[in-house]
Amino acid sequence: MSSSTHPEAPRTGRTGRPRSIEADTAILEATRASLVELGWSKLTMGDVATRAGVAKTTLYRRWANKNELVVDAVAVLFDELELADRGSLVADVEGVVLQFAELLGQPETKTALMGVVAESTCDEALRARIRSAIVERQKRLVVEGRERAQARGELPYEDDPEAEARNTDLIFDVVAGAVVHRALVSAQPVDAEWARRFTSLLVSGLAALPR
Amino acid sequence: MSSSTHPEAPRTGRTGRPRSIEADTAILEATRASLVELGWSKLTMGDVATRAGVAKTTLYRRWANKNELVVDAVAVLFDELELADRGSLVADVEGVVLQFAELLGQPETKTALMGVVAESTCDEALRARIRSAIVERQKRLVVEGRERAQARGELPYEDDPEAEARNTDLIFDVVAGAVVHRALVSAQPVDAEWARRFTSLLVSGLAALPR
DNA sequence: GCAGATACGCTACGACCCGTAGCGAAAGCC
DNA sequence: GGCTTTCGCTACGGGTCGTAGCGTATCTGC
Repeated sequence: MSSSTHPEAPRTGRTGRPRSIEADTAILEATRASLVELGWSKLTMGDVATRAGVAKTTLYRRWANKNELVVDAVAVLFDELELADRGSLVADVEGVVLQFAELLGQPETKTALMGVVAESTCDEALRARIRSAIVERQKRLVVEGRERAQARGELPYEDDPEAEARNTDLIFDVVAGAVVHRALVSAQPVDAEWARRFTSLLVSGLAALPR
Repeated sequence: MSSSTHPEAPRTGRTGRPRSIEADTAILEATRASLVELGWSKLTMGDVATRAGVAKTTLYRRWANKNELVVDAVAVLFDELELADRGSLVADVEGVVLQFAELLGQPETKTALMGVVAESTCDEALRARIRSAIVERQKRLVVEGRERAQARGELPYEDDPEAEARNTDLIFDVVAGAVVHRALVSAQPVDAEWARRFTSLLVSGLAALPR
């Protein structure tokens, strides 16, 4: 799966003038900048076009509406998350929690994430797009972390692959949900202290989970 | 703290024609209905006014903008959450998780919640309003649940009141965050099975937490 | 080269929504 | 009955949306 595919893809038959790659990147960058300054509701297509140094019509040739544009502009930010091997499950989880918190500290990320999720509640296509572009993509972190913990003997191996998938989903929702809620709804800092206590709660629960 | 106070309160000096209570309730109801049908971004003040059978100017006499109106329209929905005593900590948590999930299943709730949170990332006043109207208000559920569990001997008493408050915040973020993330971001059902597994994870972690 | 195809920037447009102002009428207090 | 405030209604300037049309620029196939 390459980085992010546009909804309004140009014809596969390659003839005529190709689309400007610089315009693509300029638009996505301008979208993030506009999100930071104006927020979700005040972001306009015209403003993005001006910032990108591009005609408004060029935007509409690539994205059908604001939601799709913003999803693409933000999805790439999540790809920088990485699960560095810190030697133990606890350290790995703390590390990714703090990384995720830092990502959510960036104004464009939090504004865009909540905005598109809000819109997705009335838009099935957008929901699917979010899932494939962000959610499913970042579950790799949970899978990787568990595999390492299993190799270290910190977590037991799971025979049933279906149960394993359910556990992956559960852990992902708990980690991502808690961090997002702490940072955006409760509006409290996700600092090292909080990460330590959250991780302690989670890992204790994981260790005690499979009976 | 009474249910929800309007930002544009009428003069305390009571003279002249009083505001119509029916208009108030009709507007809030119309706002929820409009959220269901149109979603956050397509909700317009004019549409709400029409649905409520009220002039648009009447809306602006009570609420300064869309965000404040929607917060008030939705905050009351969260007050119906209750922590029935089901006899054990596990049962209590499962119960409130399922209750919360049902609340988030209503379209107006999820749309409005995510929408106002998105806007609040660029609006400190709105953030404060959400915290006082929704977040702080629902922490009562965590406090109540823990007190019951302590009385039953399922959880230890905590001497340090500050540590207790931090734990309340942590648990609240984990529970609310996980349910919201599961329901709205992952877009998967929060059913009895998921509630059972989540609760198991949480309660195991809580039991093992204080050393 | 040259013709065909496509993308580009630009302008203009109707439609819609915003938030406010001004009006006469209605509904309470003194 | 007079004062005050709210009500519904209409109208308005300002802004955004998404589209259409034009001439120009760029790339491919012949």
